[in-house]
Amino acid sequence: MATPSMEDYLERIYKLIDEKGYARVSDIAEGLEVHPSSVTKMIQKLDKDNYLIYEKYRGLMLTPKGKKMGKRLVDRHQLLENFLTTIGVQEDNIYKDVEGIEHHLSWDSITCIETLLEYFRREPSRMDELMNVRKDLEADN
Amino acid sequence: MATPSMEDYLERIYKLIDEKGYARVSDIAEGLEVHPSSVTKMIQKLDKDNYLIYEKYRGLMLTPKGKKMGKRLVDRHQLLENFLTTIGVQEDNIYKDVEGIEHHLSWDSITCIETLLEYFRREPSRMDELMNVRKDLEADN
DNA sequence: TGCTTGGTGTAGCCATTGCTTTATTTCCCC
DNA sequence: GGGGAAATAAAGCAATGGCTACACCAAGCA
Ligand SMILES: [Mn+2]
Ligand SMILES: [Mn+2]
Ligand SMILES: [Mn+2]
Ligand SMILES: [Mn+2]
Repeated sequence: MATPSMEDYLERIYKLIDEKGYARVSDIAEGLEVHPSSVTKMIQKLDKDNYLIYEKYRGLMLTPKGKKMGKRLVDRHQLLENFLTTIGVQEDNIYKDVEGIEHHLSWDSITCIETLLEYFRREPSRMDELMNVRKDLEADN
Repeated sequence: MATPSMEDYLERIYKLIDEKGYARVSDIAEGLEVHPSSVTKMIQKLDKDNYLIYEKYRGLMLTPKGKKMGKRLVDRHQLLENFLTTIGVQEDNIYKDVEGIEHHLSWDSITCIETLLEYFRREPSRMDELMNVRKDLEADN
């Protein structure tokens, strides 16, 4: 089982490869705001756990296992950002909150949140009603 | 700022005092499923940070700061359990998920989730509609 | 062809938070 | 009041995941 930190790295690596075709240590470090030496250490662990194949100074390649997990993680992150946006969380809180909670939700919960989003997508007026509730509660206090 | 672990302890301590009038090391340990020695260590840290006053072998008392924080943490936990229940997460996943995510949500997000719950509470038929969406999606796959 | 240099890797340190082991204190029952 | 079980405390160890300092590699320029 992957730790939260391992998930963050895998997610970032998958995204880099998806967007630029490769993932360098320095890009990973920048994205995660850690030092390059921390990246090297984690890459070695991900190699040991067969998420990727690592050749020092040569770069890395995701294994099938790593690709599959990476995609899942990226999708999960995106879903949670959409969720917080939908219920009205301020833009500047969203990324940090998602970075934290994404590692702690069962796939059952993820599915239920997906359903909830679909619920609002199908009938956008429902979001207006949600905003009305919000205004009511704000008026109360 | 309190770490996730510190929050878990404070939450448990507040709840024990609320329910039984006092919080013993062994009760805290049982609730959090950690060893009593871990509890002692954490209590000493919480004392150092002025969340409580600790006298060894004599017990502990929450400071005003500790009480205020404790109540907030307990309420937050309850809110998140209600949220997951409402959107249809299985009972046996809820506690673990909440234990994980509760430490990683801004108060902005908490407020928005509160609003969402109020939205469903005001018009319970909305939950039925949510369940219909769920059935649709399940039928799809 | 070498030398420079930016990127990468290694080693060793630290903080956090749990554990086990061992010592001490308290409290209840005789 | 004393003995012993339960509770509590302290000390030392381990895993994780950061950091700094320093060493190493290799692509590209002189
Ligand atoms: Mn994350
Ligand atoms: Mn993420
Ligand atoms: Mn928790
Ligand atoms: Mn909790």
